[in-house]
Amino acid sequence: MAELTIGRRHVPLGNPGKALFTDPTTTKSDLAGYYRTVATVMLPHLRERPLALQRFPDGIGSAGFFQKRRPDNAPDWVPGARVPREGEGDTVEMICCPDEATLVYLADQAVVTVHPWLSRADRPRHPVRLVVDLDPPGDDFDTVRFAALALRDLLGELGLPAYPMTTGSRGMHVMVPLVGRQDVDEVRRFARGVADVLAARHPDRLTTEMRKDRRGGRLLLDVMRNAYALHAVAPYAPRPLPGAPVATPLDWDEVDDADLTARRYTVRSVPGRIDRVGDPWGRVDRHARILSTAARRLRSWR
DNA sequence: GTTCTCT
DNA sequence: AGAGAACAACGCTCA
DNA sequence: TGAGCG
Repeated sequence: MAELTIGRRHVPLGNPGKALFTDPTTTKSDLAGYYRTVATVMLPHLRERPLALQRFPDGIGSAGFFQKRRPDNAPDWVPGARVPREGEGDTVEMICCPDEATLVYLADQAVVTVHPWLSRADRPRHPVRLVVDLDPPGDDFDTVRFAALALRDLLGELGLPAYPMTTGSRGMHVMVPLVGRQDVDEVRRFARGVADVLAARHPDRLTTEMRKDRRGGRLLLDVMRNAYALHAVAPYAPRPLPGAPVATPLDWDEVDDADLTARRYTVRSVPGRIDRVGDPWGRVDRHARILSTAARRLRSWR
């Protein structure tokens, strides 16, 4: 049992040499080291937001699982946040991750991917992120880049900034930072409207049809995660795939590069990338928007 | 990864 | 004491 | 109500 000292916390790390990923082998200790290295750029995207944790205690070759509730056996310094369940009455306590020590605790729990809510725990019905997931059929990343650029342009017509990220699996996310004025139902309605307009502009390549057997080889513009208590993969989160690919925030000029892929950046390469270019999403919250003007403009088009 | 049950 | 099993999510849409 | 989906 290894133990890492982070500030005044002593965080245990069991089975530090256990391989969690293949190609190349990446151990629990490697994962903890990765989290420590990226903490500075990753934590601002997690702070205050309830987390769904995707855990793989036996490595990514075995079935993992989602964990949403804060377990009673978590160290008392790992913060929880009590949020209402959708529907009525009861609440659930979820984990929040405000600091590096908690990030290493998550590594010890074999958390490969963290999925933050799109809202903060103190205002759970008012998202501070709008996310469109670009989910291609197969591995057609040219269509992903096309959709991302087309979506950026459409959001620009609506007066909204947009930020791109590889997901580390097959597609990309395009994110709009929000101040939290609109509630979750308004945000979802707006996101659906934007996706419908974009799909209508490019009906041969894009669709909003959720069912796989009706997509007809088109890329899915998925806005379903803009709902209460749903979440999106965090910036800089590794994904449970060979090579330990990472969801990586980008600058828009990188989306023009025909060599870009969803799995371009990994646990091995992201620290060097951050040294070179910093965090392309480092200032997103300063550009948070209210949706009212954009929503009015969108309605006027339809 | 942790907890519980069965030998 | 050790092996093995159980357990660890959820909201929305369409049929 | 449940299967499908992410």
